[in-house]
Formats: sequence, C-alpha cells, structure tokens
Amino acid sequence: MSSVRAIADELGISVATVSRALNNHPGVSDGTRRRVLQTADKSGYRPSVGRKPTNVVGLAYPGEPVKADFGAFEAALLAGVLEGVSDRRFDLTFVNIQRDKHRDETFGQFFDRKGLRGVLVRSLDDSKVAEQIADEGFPMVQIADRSDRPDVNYIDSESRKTSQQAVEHLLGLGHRRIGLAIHRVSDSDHVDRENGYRDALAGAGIQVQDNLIVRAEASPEGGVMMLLKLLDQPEPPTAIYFTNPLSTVGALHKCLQLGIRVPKDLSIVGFDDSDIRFRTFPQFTAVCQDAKALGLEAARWLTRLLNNETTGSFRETRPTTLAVHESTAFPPVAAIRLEDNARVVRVI
Amino acid sequence: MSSVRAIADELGISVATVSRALNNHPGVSDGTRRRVLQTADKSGYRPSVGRKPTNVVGLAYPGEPVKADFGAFEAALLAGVLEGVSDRRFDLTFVNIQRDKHRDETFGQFFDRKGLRGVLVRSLDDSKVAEQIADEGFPMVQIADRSDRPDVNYIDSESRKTSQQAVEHLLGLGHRRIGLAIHRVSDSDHVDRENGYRDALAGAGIQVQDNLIVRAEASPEGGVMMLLKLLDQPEPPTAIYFTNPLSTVGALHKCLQLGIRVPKDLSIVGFDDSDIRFRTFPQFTAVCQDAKALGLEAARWLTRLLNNETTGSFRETRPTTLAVHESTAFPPVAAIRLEDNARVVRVI
DNA sequence: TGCCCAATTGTAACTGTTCCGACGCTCCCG
DNA sequence: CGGGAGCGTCGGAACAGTTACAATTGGGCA
Repeated sequence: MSSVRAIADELGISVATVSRALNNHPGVSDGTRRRVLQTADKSGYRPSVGRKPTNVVGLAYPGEPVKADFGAFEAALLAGVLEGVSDRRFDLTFVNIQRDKHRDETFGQFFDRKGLRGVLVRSLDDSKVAEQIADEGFPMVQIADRSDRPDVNYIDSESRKTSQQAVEHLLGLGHRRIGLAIHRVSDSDHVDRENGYRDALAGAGIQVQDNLIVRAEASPEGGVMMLLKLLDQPEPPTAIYFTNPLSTVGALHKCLQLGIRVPKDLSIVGFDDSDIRFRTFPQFTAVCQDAKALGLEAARWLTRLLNNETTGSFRETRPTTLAVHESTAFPPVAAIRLEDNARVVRVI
Repeated sequence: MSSVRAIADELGISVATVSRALNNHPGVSDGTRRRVLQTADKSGYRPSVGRKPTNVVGLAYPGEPVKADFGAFEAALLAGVLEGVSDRRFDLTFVNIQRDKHRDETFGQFFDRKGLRGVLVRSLDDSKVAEQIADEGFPMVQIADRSDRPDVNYIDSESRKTSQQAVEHLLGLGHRRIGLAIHRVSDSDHVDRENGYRDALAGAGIQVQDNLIVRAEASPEGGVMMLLKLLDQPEPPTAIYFTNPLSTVGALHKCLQLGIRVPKDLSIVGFDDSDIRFRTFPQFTAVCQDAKALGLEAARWLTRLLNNETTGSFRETRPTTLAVHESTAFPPVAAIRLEDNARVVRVI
C-alpha cells in the first residue's frame, strides 16, 4: 500500500529523509521525524525489505531491559515458545523495548523495523505495553497474564479452582488451621490463589483469620520467613499452602533443618511450575501449572495467525492440576510451634 | 563486492533466479541452485538488504531441532548471553540449523540469509558444526566446549583442577575409598572431572579402583542409580563425587529416603551450575561453574568483534571453584552398605 | 506432427538504503 | 559590513534485493 516514496510525496520530502527518519538515523530534525512517523502510522505503512516476508516473531519483556533472573518458570515457558514457533518454521528473536524503541515510534513501527511479524509479550509488571500493542492491531499474544480488554490475546493459568481443591484436600485430612503463604505482588495469578484458599475455607464454614495469611517475596528466603512467621504464633497452623515454588522449597528445607517432620508435624502444599516437587524431600503435594504449555500454545496460535490459518481473538485459560505427593497427611495431635524462631515446641 | 547481479552475469542467468536460489524458494532446478550457491560462495557474496546492517547474532543448537530440555544450566547460559549481547545493542535470534539450512548452502550463506552477523554455538554432541562454521570464517564463538582447532573461538570451564581439589578435600578429611559418579557422555568437561579425580588419588598414592567409578545419564534418576550401585558393593565408598547437579540432587534425595545421613554416614561432593546447592538438604559441597559468565563473556566478545572493537581469536577457559558446604565430613567408623538396594547395613 | 501442461527462467517494476553533494543558517573575523 | 567556515538538514541518484507476471522450454500424448 504505502511506501517510503508515497510518504515522501505526501510530505513533499525525499525518500532518503523518510528512510532515515524511519530507522532512527541521525541527521533528521525532530519535527521532520515526527511528521514522517505520524504519516507512516496514519497511512498504515509497513516496510517490506525488497518484498521479502520474514518468518520471525519476537519475545518481549516490557518491564526490564534484560531479564536477568531466568528461573525455572521462564525457562519452561521459553522451551514451549521455541517448540511452538518451530512448528510453523518461524524463528524467535528477543527484543528489548526499553533499549531500542524510539519515543515517537509506535510499537508496530518498532517491531516492523526489527523485522518481526508478531510478538509474544511476557508482562511482569503493571505496564500497559500489551494493551498498547493490541490497540495498534499488531499481532500479539500476552503470555501468563490476562486482560479485560477484548483486543488483547492472552493465555494464562487458572489456579483458583485448584487452589480451592488443594485447601479442601487439607480440610478433608482434618486440618482446621491452614496458613496461606503468598507472594507480596498481587498479579492475577496470586489473587486467584488467595481466592481459592478463601473459597475452600468459606465452603467449610471456617472463618478466614488474617494472621494465618502472610506475605513475602517469591524466593526460598521468603518461604523461610513466612514459615517462621506462621509457626511463631500462639496458635500455629497445622498446614500451610505456599503459592510459589521457590518459597515452598525454602520452607521445606528449613523444616528439615529444624527437625520439623513433614508431613507428620506439619502438612505443606506447594506450587510447581516444572518438576521441582520431585526434587525435594519429601516430594511435595502441589498445585501444578504447565509453564511449557503456556509458551507452546501462545506461540502456536500466533504463528497460525500469521500464516492465515486462523483469525479472531485468542483467550485461553489453562487449568492447573493438584498433584498429591508426600508432604500432606493428617494433622498432628500436637501442633508445631517455634519459640524465638528456633526452638521447636508442641502445643495441644 | 559481489551482488546478485554479478552472480547472474557470471552464470548467464537472471537475477530473479539467483535470488530464488539464494533464498531456498521453490521453482529452481537443483543444478541451477547448486551452481548459484557455489558461485556465491566462491565470490564471497554477502547479502545486504538495501544496505542496512542488522545488529543481530544467532544462538544455534546444532544437535537438536529444538532444545526441549531447558535446564538450569541452559537458562543461566541464556541469561548471560542476553545480557552480553545487550551491552552492544545487539539482538539475539534462535536459529534452527537442522530445520532450515539447505544442504547445498554453506553455514555463512545460511546465517546471512537469516540476517545474522555472528553466531554463538552451543554444541551438545560431537557434531563438527562449530569447526565448519569457523572454517568458513563466519564470526562465531562456541560456548561451553573447547576445540583443538586454532580458528574456533570458544569459552568453557576448567574443572580438572577444582575436581582434584574436591577429592583432595575428601582425602584430607580422611576418606580413602572415594567413588566417582559421572555422566555417561564423554564431553571435555566430564573428561576433565574424571582426570581431576584421578590426579588427586594419584597424588595421595591411592590406586584407582574401576568399580568405584560408575556412569549413568545426567539426571536425578541417574544419580539414584549410581548411588545404589556404589553402595551395593562389598566394600562401598565412604564418599562420592557426583559430577552433575541433577545426579547430585537425586542422590541426596535418595539418601534422605533411605535414612542415610549425609555427611555423617556418607560424604557427598556434587557439581553446581547455578544455586541448586543451596536448595537441597543438606546444602552440598560442590565444584561450581558460573554458567551465566560463560554466556556473558562469549556474547560480549562476539559483539565486540562485530563492532570492530577487537580482532584475533578468543579462547577463554574460566576457572571453577570449590564451595564447601554441609555434605562433607570425616568418614564414618562404619561405612554404609545397601543390601538388595534397600536395607541399610554398616560395615567395618 | 501438433498440442497441452508443468517446470523453469527472464523481464521489469518495485521496495528500501546510503553516498555524496547541495542548501541554508550561524558565527567569527578581517 | 561582508565573506567564508562549519554544521545541521535534506535531495538526487545509484544501488541492493525481491517478486508478479510473462516467456520459454521440453516432455508426454493423441
């Protein structure tokens, strides 16, 4: 449709200037650049180098320039994405929006400049990047988070129901005082998990006690802190639901150190993205999310869309599953309590 | 220098056919395609779309179409690579050689077609892909493996000396029967670790016993199998060196299950790529490799090379370190032995 | 032999980029 | 006050590569 020559004609300038403006090259005045970018946006300009269509999709982490902390969840997600794009013979490029995107550029222009036909967005914060990309009509799928906006394609996990099941599993074993150890950041996933916990208690007619809900960062250290805080109470819980894999591992580790026997003294339900639950002692009962499937399905749908094999919008919520292992059992006759975060005592 | 038109003139064909041949498009006879690719190779043809230089480097896993098993090591490596390419404002693209490379294409032609200026090669098998790429003079760095060939740039870890230290650490504690549990595949890393083990024993005047060296795959299950095999012997070892993180975790887990107290009954030295040694009980003494640094330095050097900030070759061998934690202690008075892979008995 | 069809190739138009020169503006100094 | 020097900005033209469509070729078959 539109080309650099069309834009040049419309603005009465040369193609060279248009090209320079479009590629963030120096030697173009701010006003000219802005005019070019606006006209390009308005006329729906899409660069087609020669006319070659590239089969590349981008993976964007809007929040941070570089995703330094590549944990098990990100790794599994990426493995899925790589497999998913590979099906339709697409390649994957990491893009760094913060580093490379020009202020006056639209997201579409930015991705086009990078030669990307679509983009997978992994939002880690509250930035509205996914929404903005969707607003522009650029092919996109948001991974592992949902959105109210109808134009945002996304895939994520639904952990509310399974969290409810997990707590019901504890209730069924006879537990009545059940702690919740949850991530401090309230993304939709963690809100789900807290709601599931509340659903289960409400269903059993048990009042939620605020002092049995503790929050810390999602790390082994956070898990230790939450464990200690819960067990330091006059009436400690006999079971705890940790909503994050790393905090579960930290807590289990601390129990071994302190001589707290899991599940004899304390039942623990954790959360798992991959196969960490098999790597601990004891192997822990967990709400399991299939991170790889999230990446896989998102990448598959996006590449199908780009191949015109599908149309419309994509909004998938994958179920999680409850895997019962060795860390949950009947409540102890005497609950475990910690004095001064160290000495283990038993209370009736 | 060379262009599609030059190639077309030389072969007496049209530029359209040259372009089609160069891009793996259908509708070109095999003979013509081969002639075009050969002429392109001979004349040193490099595509320059428009004339735009792209700042993209590739990450290639030659062995498998898709790297499905994205463990902690790969994840840390990738985190380093992403950070490294970001310094010089490069992007990273995953490329799939097996899937996309045409038989008659050279590696350079293939990477050029993908718009890559350099490539990081993560060899997982014995394929000579890295050597072939280097032979063609395409900018490359091999990650986490070495090479005898002077034209292959590489970065890897040296674990022989630290493995020797680790075994000497056990010898210093008084251990005399020390087992080696090692990966079945003999890449240079694992050869290093076995040699370090042998060096230490030789230094202490202890004869290496073949039955104390066992091999299995690098997985938790492999670790369990190797543990059981070593402890099933009439004269079992009092300490074991596991040369892989996953097998270490599997073995430690099995010890907890069987009631073997580490380090009281059995000392274990493991291997760590990341921070797994802090996530087990007990935290284990380990030979530690900085996977992230491997990716980081490789990416940094390659992007500096592409920016003409450096020349020559790159061959870096990073040291590993011995981190002493809780899994090693004096040998027990009575060594642990397993009967029928299950019952724990003690032998004098 | 003549015809049809598919495979292969060529022509020409098109897209986007960059080299090099031109233009105009400011500033400094004779 | 006037004339370069220098700088920022832009245009013309040449060039790179791709593809739609036309043209050619050659084989199979009536």
